[in-house]
Parts: sequence; C-alpha cells; structure tokens
Amino acid sequence: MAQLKVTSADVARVAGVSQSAVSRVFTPGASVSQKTKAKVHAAAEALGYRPNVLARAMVSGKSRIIGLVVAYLDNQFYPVALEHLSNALQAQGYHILIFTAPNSTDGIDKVMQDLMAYQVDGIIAASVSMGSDLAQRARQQGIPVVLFNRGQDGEGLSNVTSANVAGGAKVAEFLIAGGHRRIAHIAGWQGASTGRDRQAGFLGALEAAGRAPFAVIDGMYDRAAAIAATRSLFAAPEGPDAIFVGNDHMAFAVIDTLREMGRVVGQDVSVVGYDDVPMAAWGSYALTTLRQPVNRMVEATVALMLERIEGGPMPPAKIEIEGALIVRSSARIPEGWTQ
Amino acid sequence: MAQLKVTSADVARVAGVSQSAVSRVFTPGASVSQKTKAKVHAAAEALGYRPNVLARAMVSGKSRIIGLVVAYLDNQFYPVALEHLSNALQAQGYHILIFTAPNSTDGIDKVMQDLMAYQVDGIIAASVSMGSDLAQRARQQGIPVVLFNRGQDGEGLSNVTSANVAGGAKVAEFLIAGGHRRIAHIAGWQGASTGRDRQAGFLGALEAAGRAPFAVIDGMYDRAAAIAATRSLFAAPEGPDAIFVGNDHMAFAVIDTLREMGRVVGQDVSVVGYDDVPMAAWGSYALTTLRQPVNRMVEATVALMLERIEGGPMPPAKIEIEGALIVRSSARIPEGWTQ
DNA sequence: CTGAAAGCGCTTACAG
DNA sequence: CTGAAAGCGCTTACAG
Repeated sequence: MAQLKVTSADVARVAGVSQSAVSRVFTPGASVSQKTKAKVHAAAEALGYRPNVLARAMVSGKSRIIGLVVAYLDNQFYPVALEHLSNALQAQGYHILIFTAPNSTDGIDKVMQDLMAYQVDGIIAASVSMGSDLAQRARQQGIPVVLFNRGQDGEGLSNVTSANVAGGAKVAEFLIAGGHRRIAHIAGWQGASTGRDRQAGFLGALEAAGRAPFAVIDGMYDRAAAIAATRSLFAAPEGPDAIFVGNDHMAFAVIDTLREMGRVVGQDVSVVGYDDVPMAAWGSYALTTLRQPVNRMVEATVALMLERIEGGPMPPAKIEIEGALIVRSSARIPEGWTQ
Repeated sequence: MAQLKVTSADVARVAGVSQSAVSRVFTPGASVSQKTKAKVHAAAEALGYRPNVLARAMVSGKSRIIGLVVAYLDNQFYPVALEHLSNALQAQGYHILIFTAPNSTDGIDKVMQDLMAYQVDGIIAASVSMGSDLAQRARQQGIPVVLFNRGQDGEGLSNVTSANVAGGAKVAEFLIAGGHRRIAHIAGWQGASTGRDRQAGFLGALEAAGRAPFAVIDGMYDRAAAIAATRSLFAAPEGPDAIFVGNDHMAFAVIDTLREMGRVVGQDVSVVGYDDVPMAAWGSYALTTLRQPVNRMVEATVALMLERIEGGPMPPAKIEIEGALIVRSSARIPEGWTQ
C-alpha cells in the first residue's frame, strides 16, 4: 500500500540499492544494469513510487511546465486550440499551467512575473499582445515565448498565425466574384494584429479591383459591438449587400441580428466570417468562412516551442499558415465557383 | 538589469542581510523589522527577484498548483467553467495545471499518476467519472479531490453539481403545463450521473402526473448521436410534440435537425435544453433551458477545495445548486406562466 | 555499472 | 528581530 509520500530513498531501501541507482532507473539514457533496473522497478511498483517532478525540476532546471496565457475563451476558437495544445504537449511529457490575463499591459506584466516564478519552461500566449519589453525580459531569463494567433510588431518573439492578409484578400475576391456591389466590413479588433491584417488584406484586394468598401467598422471581436455595428450599417436607406466579419464569433451575432431585422442571410445579405469554428458548420448558421487550420497552427506552435526548449536559444520564427475558404450558404456563391 | 536567475542569496548579498531574512520578507506573517524589509525590497526590485515557487513547494509541501482534469471542451459549458475556475483560483494565489483525459478508466488512471508526480495541492475533475479506487488513492496521498459537474456513486469524493433531479422534474412540469401530449427525451449520457439524474427527475415527474414518455433515447452528450436520435423520433407517422434534451450542446443539434426537416421549433415542436450556455441566448436558437449556475458552482468548488487544502482532511461534501428554468422561445410557454 | 556527496533555491525551527 | 544550519527530493559529476 502506498503511504503518504514515497521517495527515492524509500525505494532504494526496499530494493537494496543506493538512492542514486533509483534515480538513474528513472532517468532515460542513464547507465544501469538490467538487474538493478528490475529490482528498482519491483520496489517502485510495490510502494507506488513516482519521481517528484518538482524536485527534478529544481536540479535539472526543467519543469516540464508550459505557461499558457489566454485572455478569453468565449470565442470557440480558443477552447478548441487549448484542447489540441494540451493534448500535443501532454504527448511530449509537458503540461499546461493556465494564466488568464486581462488584455492590458499591466495585467500581462503581472502574469509574466507569476509565470517566471513558476519556472515554466516556455510560454505560449494566445490572443494576447505583448510589448517588446516583456519579450526582452523573457529572453533574458532564457524562456522561449511563442505567440499563438497573434503577430507582433517589431522584433523579439516567435509567432504562429494564419495567413491573415491573404485570407482577407480571398474573402474580398469571393465577394466581388459573387457580384456584390456594396461590401461592408465589420473588422476584427484593430488593437490586434489579426484584426488589422485581415482588414488590410480585404481592403487591399477591394482596391486592386477598383472598389471601395461600403463601410468599415471595428467590431472589437465583441458580440455586442458586432450587433451594434450591424444595426448601424442598415440605418441608412440602403444597406450593404455583403458583410465580411472579422471572426466567426462576431459573424454569428451579425447573422442573428440580420434575421431579427427580417433579412434573409445568403440572399438579401451575404455574410462571411473568419476562423471556421465547429459551430460555423452547424445548420442554423451554415457560415461561409476562411478557415484557420487549428491543427496545423498547434503543431507549428508545439514544434517551435520544443525546439527552443530542447535546442537552446535560436532566433524567433514567424510562421504563417494558409487557410481555405469554406463555402457554405451564408453568402451567395459566384457562378461556376470551384475550389 | 535582471540576470538569468536571481536567487534569494543574490538579494541577500545586495541588501546586506542573511538569506533567511530575504525569505522572511517574502513569507507573509514572518517577523521582520521595517528596516530589513525595506532593504530587501529595494534589492529585490533592483535585481528583479521573485521567489522560486518550485523551491518553496519542495520545502513547504504546498505547490499552489491545482490539477484540472477535463475530458472535452466542445460543450461550451466547460470553457466557461474553466475560465471562471482559473480566475477564482488565481485570485487566491493558485494556478491550474491542465490534464486532458480520455474518459476511460485506464486514461484517468494514468492521468492521476501524472497529477501526483506534479505534487498538485488538489484535483478538480470536470465531466469525468472516477472510480472509488482512484478516490482512495488520492486520499492516501492526502490530496483533496472535487468532482465538478459530476456525482459519484458511493463514498469518497466531494462533488458539486446542479440539482439535476429537480431540474429534470422542472422541465417535465413545464412541458406538461404547456399542454404537450407526446413528450420525448433525448437523454444525457447514461454513463454519467448528470445524464442519469436529469432523466430520473424528468421521468419521475412525468409519472407523477400519470404520463408516460413518448420515447427516451441516450444522446451520449454527442452532437451526431443527438441528430440521429432526432431523426429516429420522427421516423414514425406521428412524432413527438416536445423534446427535453439532456444538455444545450445536443439541443442545438436537435434544433438544427428539426429545421432541416421543416419543423418550426417552438410551434410544431418544443425543445428544452439543460445548461444555459451563452449560445442558448443567441437569436438563432433562443433556447428554453434549465440553467446550471456556473458562477455558484465554481464558487462552491473553489471553497470546498480551499478549505480542504488549508484546513486539512475533512469528510467529503456533496453540494447541489438549484438552477432556474430560463424561458425563451424554443418551447411553447404555458398560459399564465410566471417565474 | 554503482555509491557517496554536493547542490538546486527555498523554509523553518533553533539559538542568540 | 536575525543568522547559521538542516533538510525538502531529486540529478549529476566524481571516484571506484
């Protein structure tokens, strides 16, 4: 029967070997004889021994803990990403310590302090911006940081995003090909790189086609703001015939609001989102949207993180992953559209 | 400027005091003079010092880490709960280490081993069942466990749930009062206490009113299963005129499917869910549902956990929290219904 | 291959 | 109030 706390010394006593021998048996690659290994395993099993991760962390300097900073989870994209991240990291023997942060400079700063106090091996920040001062502090401590789904101006940090500029452009081209004349944009939060990049790509492609947007409003990645923006878009006698919304979470609000106003989505007004969260495929929304490939984004994030933790310092990498436009029925489909 | 790793000894040297003095300054309630305190704070600030949580954990036996086991996050109830839990715990100086677990006995078992290796101060298991063997092992190690949104047969663990039996009964009464004649139930997973309890309360109230259910099908808390169940319910010439669905996540699938089949939800067929996730309030679903008060459930969970961590061993507590029926338009509203 | 010993960064009696 | 010292449970050179 297991007792309150079994240590390597207990196992050593039972197995009749030294405490160092026990440690070696649990250290991959250490040299131990088959005989010792067997004795130790038997004793460990009998006592219910598992090496204390914290003690190991103290001496090895590796905690096998990754700090994850998230600002909010109401956008379904993040829970999905979190689940994938956790699974991928767990498969590599790491675990996620969660920190929720208000998206303010002060908040992030305090969180970073906490993170370091816990001796995390690396930091993944999702949907959170980070100044170059924090980037620098982390580097000084030798802690790799990767930004997930957020770019960073200037130097310093690795990050993984989808190809937001290209994605915004794709949406514009789709909407133009669909024959829309009055194309509006309820943008992602302009305080975030994703919101800005999607908007830039979108407006750029519109301009390249010699078109001006019907209107552009910052939706702040917020449901209430998106609802207000939709209402204001239709305040004038003639509203838009298409709206590109900066993410799916807001697009659902836009669709709800349009229906409330008696418009038929996909006929009277086309709506296109960004993310392709699971809900976008559900019947009541059937949202046409630019997919952010969560799986590949997570894989890239984990790969960047692991090579930095295990391989030592290396220059920051910026990875962009292309996503496809997923065509459903919330927006008019151009004649002969393939892909 | 901060260097790679600042220790209490570094601070002591700069402040001109002993290392123990530094430690005391960062230990709430320890006796230190104002003068020492000031010197140490100044030095710590200058060097960017923060006590190493892991080292503290080793000697104090308290890691200030709570292990959270979750099975899935696709049901929006869990991300919301996770965010609340993380915030509440963070406010108390604890953090959440995430473990994703397949909902199998083997999986949970391995996860529990990991959890203990990390020396967590407590374990919260959400949407996960746990055998009494695991409960016992945790108790032996002196680690408090509380089950969130899941009951447990037999002894052993503390748990927090909503009043599922009462909730199921409320739904039945509402549907009967609404004049429905053919009331079906797409149940929550019968492998989980929540699914069983809601069903028991529902069927009990039906029976008390002298009514038999139109049909009962296990929806497994799964979207695809709920869709299939809905289809099968309407395979016969005459389908149900009301469906109580075991959680909101499935209820959305039921509504999508009904619409696809050309039924008007709230008129042809009433649908009632369970949870009141944020999405239930959204225009396209407007789901009538039994609310699980996440806030209060989280508060209770944190309170149970903290009193067990800080107050030492105590008998398991079972807390049930009442939730209200939130009436929207997905189900016919009985004449003169108030509340 | 194996054991004795130092040390990771702290907290906590113990003297003073 | 303060400092010297032991010890938390490990890993990792270092001899043998």
